[in-house]
Amino acid sequence: MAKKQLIMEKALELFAKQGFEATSVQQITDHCGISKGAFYLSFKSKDELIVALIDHFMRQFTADIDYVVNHEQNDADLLYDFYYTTFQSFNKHSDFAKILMKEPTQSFNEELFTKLHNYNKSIEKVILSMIDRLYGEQANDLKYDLAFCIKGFMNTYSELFLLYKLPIDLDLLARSLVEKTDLLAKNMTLSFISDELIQMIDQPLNEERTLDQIVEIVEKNIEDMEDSIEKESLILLKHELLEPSQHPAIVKGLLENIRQHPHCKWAAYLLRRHFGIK
Amino acid sequence: MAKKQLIMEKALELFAKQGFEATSVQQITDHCGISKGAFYLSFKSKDELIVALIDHFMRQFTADIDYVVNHEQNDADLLYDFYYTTFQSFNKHSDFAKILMKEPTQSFNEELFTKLHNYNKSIEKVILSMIDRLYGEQANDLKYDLAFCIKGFMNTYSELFLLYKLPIDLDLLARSLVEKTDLLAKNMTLSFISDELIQMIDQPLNEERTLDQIVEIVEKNIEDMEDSIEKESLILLKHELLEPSQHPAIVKGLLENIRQHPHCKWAAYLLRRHFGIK
DNA sequence: CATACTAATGACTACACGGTCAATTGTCAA
DNA sequence: TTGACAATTGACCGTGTAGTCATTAGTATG
Repeated sequence: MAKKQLIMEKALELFAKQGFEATSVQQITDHCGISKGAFYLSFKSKDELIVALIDHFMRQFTADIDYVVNHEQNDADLLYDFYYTTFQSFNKHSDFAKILMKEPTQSFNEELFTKLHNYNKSIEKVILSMIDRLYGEQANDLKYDLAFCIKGFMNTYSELFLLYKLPIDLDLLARSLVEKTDLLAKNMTLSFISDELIQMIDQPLNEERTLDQIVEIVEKNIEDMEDSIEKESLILLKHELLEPSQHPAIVKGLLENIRQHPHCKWAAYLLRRHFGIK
Repeated sequence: MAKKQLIMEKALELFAKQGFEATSVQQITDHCGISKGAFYLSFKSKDELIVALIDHFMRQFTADIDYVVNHEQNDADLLYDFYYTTFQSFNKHSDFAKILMKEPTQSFNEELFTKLHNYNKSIEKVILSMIDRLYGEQANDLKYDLAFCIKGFMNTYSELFLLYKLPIDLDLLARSLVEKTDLLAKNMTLSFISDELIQMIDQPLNEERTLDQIVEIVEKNIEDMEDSIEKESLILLKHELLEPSQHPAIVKGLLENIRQHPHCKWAAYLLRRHFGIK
């Protein structure tokens, strides 16, 4: 298992520097100090590696901003926290963010394209729920436009420190984007993106998580973990999934236990949604 | 010469569908109904083909929007015409636009990266001149932010019809973006992107700084500063420039000391690059 | 120490790519 | 019809790739 981590870390560095296609398995294994055969003990193919990387980081990122949006009590700070967390995350995982920016979104296989599309949708969902909470009906017709603008800000401003390694004042960046977003939300009148348009985009790619899928993911997580409070919490949560019996407060506590564990963020996110707990 | 046109057209289709790396010369020539040898009569290499494509379309696009911005007499229509022309062009040359969106900006060679950067700069220049004409001093500090927002709108909204082939009401799109842009221009107060930041982006691509130049800049910085930890750090870093002797960890620490100092950002940036420290 | 088992290796295969060039075909003036 | 020249071909080359597997090294057990 540790081998898998090592490969993912080292491969990430190379992918960010040279791109996915341009990096050979040989280079990766050299960089890890292992043999080529060992690589194929951890991953069935090079494609499986890139999928694992994308899952790992996108889950973490989605879970992070979802948590922020659901746990910030003060409406006045919500947007700021969202932007701050987002860019902090981009900054921390800049190697991965670079890959996402640079790689030809669709020249991978179809499966990966849908996967990325779905993560994109999850993020959009978080953004939309934030918009709804802050501006409610006031911006109902305009919510998709607003979400698109927010995504546009995220994309364009992140280039600044991903392509060029510039020193960034995260606080100022977040504040300036809050202002922009707030201005648009409160004064826009013309909506371009309608419900219909969104439906046309989503149509072919609907996919809901079933209980079984969540259980499966949680179980996989449990296997990979060392004995700890977090592992115990996950096991208890798994039982709760199959046979709900505990008080919501207990469930919430268990979720809080695993929230910060890097490998549990995605599971925590799915569980939070499943149990309907903020 | 007609052969060259044919190859460019057919190759464009394949690149848009599969990406540049994933398309072989054999596939291109098959698609053209010519032999592989014939390809190399028109282009010295596959790289030369992609360069030709990028030049062809970027020149056209840059020239198009430049013309619109310079020839629209009526200020009231300027923004609208800009957006309308832009998206019309994206739509007309959607195959090429797709390539631009999808291709790993830097996994080509360095030459191509600079080339794209320069086209990007040309477009930014057009946008900035438009902002200047419409909002003049009113938005002077905010012009770069405004330009970034406009580029963000262009990127994000164009995805709608590049990735998903949706029918687009160009007129509504342009009008809605004009409203957004105008709102931001007239009400923003917080600027994130300063002249200094823009300089940092442009500098390293023009030419690599020599050691002497860096020393000179650092020395100027030291002179201008009052006695402080930051000044001491800078002095130590200057010695390190001339006679490398310290451990990387120490260098990194010194850089961290001056990172937040407003007048040191540029020097810190150059030093980070010089010492190869993230 | 011997045995059984797992983890790790790297030479190897099969293949696809960009690019070359001797050989072939097409063209047209004499 | 001939011959000189230009245009075009596609088999071929060197290189580098993803992925395999017989072999070896390492480790735990009786």
